Amino acid sequence: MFDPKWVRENPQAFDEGLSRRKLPPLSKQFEQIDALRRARIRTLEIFLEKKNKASKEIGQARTTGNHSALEKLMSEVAEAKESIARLENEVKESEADLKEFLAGIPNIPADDVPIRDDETGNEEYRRHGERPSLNFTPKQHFDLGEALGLMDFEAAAKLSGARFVVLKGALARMERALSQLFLDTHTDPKHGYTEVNPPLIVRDEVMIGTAQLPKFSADQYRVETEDDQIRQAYENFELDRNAVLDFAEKRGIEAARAEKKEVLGFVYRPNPFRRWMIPTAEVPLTNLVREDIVDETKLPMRMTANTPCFRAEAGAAGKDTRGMLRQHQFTKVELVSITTPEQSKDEHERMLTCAEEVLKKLGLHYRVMTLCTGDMGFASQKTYDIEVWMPGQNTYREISSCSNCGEFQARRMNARYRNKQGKVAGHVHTLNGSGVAVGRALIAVMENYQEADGSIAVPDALLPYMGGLKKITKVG
RNA sequence: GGAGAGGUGGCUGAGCGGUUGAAAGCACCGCACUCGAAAUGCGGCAUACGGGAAACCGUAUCGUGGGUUCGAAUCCCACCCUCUCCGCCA
Repeated sequence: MFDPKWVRENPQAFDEGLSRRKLPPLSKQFEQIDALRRARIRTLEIFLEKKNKASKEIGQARTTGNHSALEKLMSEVAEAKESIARLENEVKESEADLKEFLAGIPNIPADDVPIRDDETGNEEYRRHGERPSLNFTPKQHFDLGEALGLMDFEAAAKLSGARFVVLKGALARMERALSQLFLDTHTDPKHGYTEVNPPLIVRDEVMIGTAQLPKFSADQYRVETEDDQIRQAYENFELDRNAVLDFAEKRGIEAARAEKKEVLGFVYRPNPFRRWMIPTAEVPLTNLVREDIVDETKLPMRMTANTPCFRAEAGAAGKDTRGMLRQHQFTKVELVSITTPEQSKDEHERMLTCAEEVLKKLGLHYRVMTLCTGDMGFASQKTYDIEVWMPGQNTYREISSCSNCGEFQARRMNARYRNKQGKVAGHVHTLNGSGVAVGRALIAVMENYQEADGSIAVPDALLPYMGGLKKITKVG
């Protein structure tokens, strides 16, 4: 979310930043919305001042018993109040317009982000290790897993539909082992992240804070109790009927009918009852500082969590349908840092090396990509992806994504910090990164450590967590 | 789910329908005293928005949203949240 003041004062920088995202210039539109808003505020405040003054004088006239003045003042207030009611609505409308406008605009890329159209424009930043040389044709993880009898997509479909998986036995254990290894690595003083076990179900505002909402509601799972639904239906009925009537009055019944869909709330609208399943632990971890003023001495704050993540994967129809690469539910160890504006750049590099560390421990070959402007996420100003080598697929696959969001999310959350002088010094910077995706790490291990007979060797780093098991072989 | 209590500034905590943006204390900052420090004394110290080159002025904010009133932190209603007890529950 942008600072309106900044946009007002730097329209050209704003447009230039948007153009790097392949977006049209929006400063003109901003200027319009903002100017109207400010004009409305000004007129409203003139009337408010009038009312306040008169009210105060009424108090004085009462005590002095000046009845003629009293009556004049009363009528003055009554007059002002008429305008105030109308102007208040206008200001509210303008403020909502501005907020909606700004909430839909993505973060501006950092200066050193390559300006390209799509993922083919990403640039390699560095790489580690080499592709393993196998003297047989490597299989994909789902072939391996199904042959081992430890990965069951049919059972998962029976339970939950497509894009779910059931892991069993040594593979289930290996997933847990990976989580443990990652958490142990990041909570070690060397990395210094504090382990957190956050809620997996969160409110609207929290999803807005990290920018999953309002724009990406279709990618999220929402949860409601029956009670919630009843209350919501009731509220919607009241709200929407009024909204439709209001709309019809202003622009005619025909227009109201045509735009009924929007008016009736099929578009996103904040709702106090509804909750969302987290698509990543970034959401609860980052929002831990929402509406807070953090002491600078506590920064950087580093947090890690191992959680299931839930994604509707809307718009990914037909993409990566085989195997457990793209699931509605997966496990991920997440890293989140809260920093001062000065610290965030270094912290971003540091976070990346923390994520890389676990892949090094697993002996996996990977490359780090700097995402170009066309491939970056909505809230990010700079993102590194780590892509791990998958022999079975004969390609690199994203296993981690580390983003510096600057103050973009902090503004939405109103997360600020207090400097050493005790003054509120501004918004914090927020960073998040996978450290790393556990489900994908599992399939990377499977494909990289597979043997000719379809068994899978356990990487050294996982041995302590596997209860003595050195190799995963077919059951039964 | 039932019964009750409560949500006030960075924190603690007062608050009568009318100079209350809000007492007091703590914390913090400045000054004085001191060789220095502590202690003490004096002064300062909320945020956002709007206007202004600035000094400064205006407006809003006492959980949120409505309402009553000329005027609401104070009265009324709804909701959210926290706490205590009971019930249910992994």
